[in-house]
Amino acid sequence: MDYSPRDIEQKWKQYWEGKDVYKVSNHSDKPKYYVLDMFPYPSGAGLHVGHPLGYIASDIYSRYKRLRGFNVLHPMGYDAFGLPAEQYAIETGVHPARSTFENIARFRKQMDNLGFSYDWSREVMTCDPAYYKWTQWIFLQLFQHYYDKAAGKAMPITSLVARFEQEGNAGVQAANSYNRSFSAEAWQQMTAKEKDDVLMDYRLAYRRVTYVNWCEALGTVLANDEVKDGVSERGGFPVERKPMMQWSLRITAYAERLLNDLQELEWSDAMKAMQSNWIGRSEGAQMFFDIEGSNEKIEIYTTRADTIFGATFMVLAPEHELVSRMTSPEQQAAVDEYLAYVKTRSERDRVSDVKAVTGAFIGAYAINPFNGAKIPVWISEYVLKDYGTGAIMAVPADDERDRRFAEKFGLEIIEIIDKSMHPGATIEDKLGIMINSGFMNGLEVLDAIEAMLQRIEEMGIGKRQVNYKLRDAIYSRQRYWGEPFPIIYSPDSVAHAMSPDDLPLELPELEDFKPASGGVSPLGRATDWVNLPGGWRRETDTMPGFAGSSWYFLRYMDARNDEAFASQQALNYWRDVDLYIGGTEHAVGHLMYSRFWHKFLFDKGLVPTNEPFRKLINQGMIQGVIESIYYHKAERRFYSAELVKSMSTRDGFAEIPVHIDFVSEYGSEDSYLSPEGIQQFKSWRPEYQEAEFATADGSDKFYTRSEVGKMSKSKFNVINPDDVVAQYGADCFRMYEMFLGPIDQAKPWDIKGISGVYNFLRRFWGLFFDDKGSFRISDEAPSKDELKVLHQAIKKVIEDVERFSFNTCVSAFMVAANELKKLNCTKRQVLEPMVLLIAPFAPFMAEELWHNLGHEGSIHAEGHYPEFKPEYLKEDSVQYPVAINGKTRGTVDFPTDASKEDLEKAATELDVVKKWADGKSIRKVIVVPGRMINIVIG
RNA sequence: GCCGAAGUGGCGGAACUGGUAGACGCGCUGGACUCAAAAUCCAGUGGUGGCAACACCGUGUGGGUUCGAGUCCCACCUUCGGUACCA
Repeated sequence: MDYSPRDIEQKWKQYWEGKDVYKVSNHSDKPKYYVLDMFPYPSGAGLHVGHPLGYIASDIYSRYKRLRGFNVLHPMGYDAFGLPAEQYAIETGVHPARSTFENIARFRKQMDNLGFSYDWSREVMTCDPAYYKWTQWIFLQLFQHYYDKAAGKAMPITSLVARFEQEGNAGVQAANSYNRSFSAEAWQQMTAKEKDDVLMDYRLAYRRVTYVNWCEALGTVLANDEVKDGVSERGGFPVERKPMMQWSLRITAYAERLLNDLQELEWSDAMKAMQSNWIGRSEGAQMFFDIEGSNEKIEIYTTRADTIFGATFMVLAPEHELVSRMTSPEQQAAVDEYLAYVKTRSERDRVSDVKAVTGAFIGAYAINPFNGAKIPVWISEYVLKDYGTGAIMAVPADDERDRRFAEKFGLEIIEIIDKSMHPGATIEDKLGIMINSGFMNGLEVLDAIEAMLQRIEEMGIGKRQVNYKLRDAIYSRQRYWGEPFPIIYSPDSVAHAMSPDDLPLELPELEDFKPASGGVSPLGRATDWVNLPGGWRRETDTMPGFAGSSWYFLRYMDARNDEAFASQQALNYWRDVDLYIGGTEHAVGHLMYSRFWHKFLFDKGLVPTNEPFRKLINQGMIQGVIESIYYHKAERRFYSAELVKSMSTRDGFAEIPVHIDFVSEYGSEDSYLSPEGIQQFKSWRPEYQEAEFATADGSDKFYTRSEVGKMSKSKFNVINPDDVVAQYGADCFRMYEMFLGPIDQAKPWDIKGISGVYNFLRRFWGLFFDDKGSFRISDEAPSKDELKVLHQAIKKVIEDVERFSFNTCVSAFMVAANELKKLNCTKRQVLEPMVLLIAPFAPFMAEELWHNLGHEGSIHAEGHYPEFKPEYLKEDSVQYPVAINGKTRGTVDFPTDASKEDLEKAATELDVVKKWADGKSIRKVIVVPGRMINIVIG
């Protein structure tokens, strides 16, 4: 019988579904293992060949663990709220729910094609009210808690109120954004609104003013990547930074724990480094500078208190609240002009553009508390409002950016550290001797920092402080397609939590998804929904994408529970995710938020572990090749790529993307449009019907430009796995994606090599059939050679699966199949273990062969993974490479048990050695038993 | 700019702890089968020189450590991911 994946895969897909082979119970005597894939966003383009890379790896690992006796939870669902569906709705009027469900249906069908072992009875989607009921519920918990630093965990806001009533806020150590102190009496005299304002600054979910990218023309807030060079990517309208009252989550309260607990996780060092740098813990000093002729003080944070004698100016963030109050009348015009400029700059422009130095003097002076010097106060875009205190003391002698600023604006530079003993040292190295620094003169930098910190605290002008780069996460979106906040406002604008019994608060129906006027979310249009009796009204913002994805892994444990986000029984059985596979693009977003939510729930005693993802494996992206052609607008003519290459300028040319289906030799350097390809392009883009196509010497080949990049609908380069599966089968597709290379490495998609994997599968299949195509298997005892091939394969595959090196597993299977073919092996004792060994990789073929071998149930439910027996690999001799001066010159066999001394002696006698040693002396013999021999000659 | 990663034949990649660089596969070349082609099978395949044995060169670039470096250290170049409202 020929290998026919189409028939086999159809048959077993139905069988698995009919028998619930992959359904997992929350009650089992087996050890648990939880394998999680990252939550996909069901985009309109469907699944492309890049998505399944991680899914295939996790599926192989899940099946492997199951065959090794674990109860494996391996679920899948959808991060179904998001911008693209809403944008599509605005453009077409199709309700986001409808397009989302259609996309999900397509994703599901595509995934089913690939033979994944998901327990679909646990499927979740974040836009389902039954799911977001619990997202809202967790949000309310965050709203009703504050972080108590003394207790080291989240506590109910009610206990905070009790303390305020007793003692005011002076003794309360809590993460907060409130900077005044009050007594118990003062608290009691506050109005409800005033009390609420205070509490808001303590809550873990709270409201504050933050800056957003506001596009007046589109009437909406834009994401950073929707903004290019100060204008909206769509339409090219001006975008400005605009302050807006928004919900935030106080993730900074957990900064220390998020940092420290990284240690216990089995994540790559790179991933831990990214998170740790993102949290950005630093130790330094909070200090206050007096302002000349004013009662105001400027609060700064510095890690280099020792450099204060070199502080020759101050820089405030342009948004700093003191700017409007301190600007002198003479400087007002210059400041206003500068503020107008900063408004047009994105945050990323502001910090990454280090070459252009901009700023404005506000006409005020601060006083250096140590030498009484008058130092001018400036504003500049390189100081951010949300980092530190939004103000710095500038030390141009020792900071690159401050120095450039001083040079540009002619400000004083005072050298304060003598680094002559340390050539090449930077400020980061904290090396050198203090000079021009009063009482610190002569001290080493590290000692000076300590001396200064003590002095600051003695003088009462500041204190030691730990600071984090991590910022609180903005949690409001002015969008329709997200979770509504379960918050209602009383007529005096106090935010109240809805009763948990009234959850879920469902999204209202809307016809038009465009934003309402004045930066109000589209929900503002649903007046019946927003306005409540007695002048109360609902929050109209919705939650961001990371809301639903910050806890979904918990829902899978008990996905249909209506009483809780998951039962305690389920949570205590599954505990945490043992293996999480996903891309590094989530390093500081999703993976940080999830850890934060999980820790909060842990504080509440609602989950049994303090970290959600024990082990993390990063998956690289499969990239596409973006094909485009050069169009000269004025000439209305396309130019072949090699013509453009030889031109001195590309001015006047636009790059028009081409659908990859039209391109010949797609992805190669010589990709081109044939005359037919040009015809296809013209009928696809009729606006270019009349355009000419210029090629060199009238050649038939119109060359295109190829560049590696993301696979995306908008680049017309999406490759659909369905087509590949239809041609080669899912088993082949799975093994080919694994065979492409290491799981964590990015690589461009290329179909060329797939025939090699297909041939391998046919060869493997062929081991079980005779010349006439009938199934044949022998119960004879296998030979020593056959057993050796088998156990070499078992050893390699188990070792490599355990270290997530799936590409080398596929090679190992190929090697084994080639060898067994050569040996003409037909023995059950060899081939049956081979079927089990390959079952996680090629589940369909393994199932078919398993049944041919006479078994009744599914191999994936009843099989046991083969065990490696080292005795089959024992060798009598080892082949040693013999190197002369480190270069391999020959090989020689020695008995396995030869001692180091024997080897050293024998080595010098070898012919190769004699040949190379001719006329020279042997200086040294290096022998690593079992490894190699090196002879040093000189 | 900052943080993180990667760079090995014509191509995807292997080499796990510093120990025979190029496993496995694609492609290519030659051969078998065939009237012919496809498919399949066999052999070869890093570069240069040589009939050959063999020699020299070779893991992004430049330096270093070592008996020995793709692997460790320093500097640099290129590409990719993230950079707080894409998910």
